[in-house]
Amino acid sequence: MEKTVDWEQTALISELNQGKELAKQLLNHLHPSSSNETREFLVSKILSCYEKALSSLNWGEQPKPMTSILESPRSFANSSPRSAGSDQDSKHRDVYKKRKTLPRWTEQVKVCSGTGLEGPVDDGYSWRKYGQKDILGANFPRGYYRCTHRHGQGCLATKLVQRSDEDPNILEVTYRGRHTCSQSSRLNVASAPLKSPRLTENKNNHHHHHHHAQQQKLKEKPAQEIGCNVAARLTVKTEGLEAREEDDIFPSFSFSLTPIGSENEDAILFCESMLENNFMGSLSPTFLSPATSDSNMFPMSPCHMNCYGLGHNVQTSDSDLTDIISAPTSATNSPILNLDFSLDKVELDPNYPFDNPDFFS
DNA sequence: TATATTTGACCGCT
DNA sequence: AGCGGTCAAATATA
Repeated sequence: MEKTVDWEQTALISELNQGKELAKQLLNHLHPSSSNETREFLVSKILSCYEKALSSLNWGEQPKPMTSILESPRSFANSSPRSAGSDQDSKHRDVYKKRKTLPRWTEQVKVCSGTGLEGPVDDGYSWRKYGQKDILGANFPRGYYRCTHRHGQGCLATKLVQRSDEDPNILEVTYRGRHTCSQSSRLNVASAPLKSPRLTENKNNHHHHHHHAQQQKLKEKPAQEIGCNVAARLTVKTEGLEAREEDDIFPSFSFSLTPIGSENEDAILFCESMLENNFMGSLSPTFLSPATSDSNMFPMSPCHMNCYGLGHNVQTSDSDLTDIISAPTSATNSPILNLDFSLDKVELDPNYPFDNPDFFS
């Protein structure tokens, strides 16, 4: 456990430094000749860095969930099949219990419609699909993804992607667990050339059963081939918080995202202002997300940012998350007030282009 | 050949 | 018992 804490501290410093460097880079891109995509990408990365840093700080203060969860998922601690001994069975049980406590939140990602949509894009992390299931009452199957570095780094982050019944253009992506592989993978994303789109969720459309005929139409082109540039809206709200009463301190709020393109100056100003005013303090931890939310903030590529109209609906739920929000000791958290502030700011002024998003995929 | 996806089976939880 | 989530062998892809 202590090791985990040390790691967190190192990660915190690393993230803060990275954020600082990125902010500098952003400054260099503020002149008109620089591309919007570049700026947006930088903004996204900066947000992600700070978000990560904040998460580290919070988790470190509260030695709870994540640290204990980080170990031994059933498949890599023991290579033998699950049918093994009772010792293992109990371990599996523990794993299930722990997983239950993993931070979890859902985003509703609206993909471009029009010519056929495509799936969500990469969120900066590499995911590997490990299952697909038809869910009772849902018209579309749910895809299960886990971090590619599950074995190599023991990263337990997973996500499930489900196409909305009402609007096939919306994908509900539920993240669970925090990326512990972040350092390397995220740095790669930041420094290396953007990878080509992976569209993993897209494949989610492959049907499992024939009655999912409509799904066929849903898979296809990479979004970047579609020149859509739509308004996006992000809604963050809490989900049924089963565990605790404190949960209701979670307010609901939403971000209205405007089309990328014309208001870049505003975007830059917004960004600068955020940086100057310690934007981490003004963004809701809920939004920034407690643990793994890096994924939310990471742009896959400028192109995607332009192409995806993100109808975002982030739903956080989970007691761990609540811990963070309600932590009285955290200097960075005065979540409620700050949250309201950001809320107003964003909601009342639709011109606040919080475009970034990479809200990925 | 290595890596990723598909898909039926399995498991724990409710 | 049934459901959601996961595993892992088979298969596909790079």
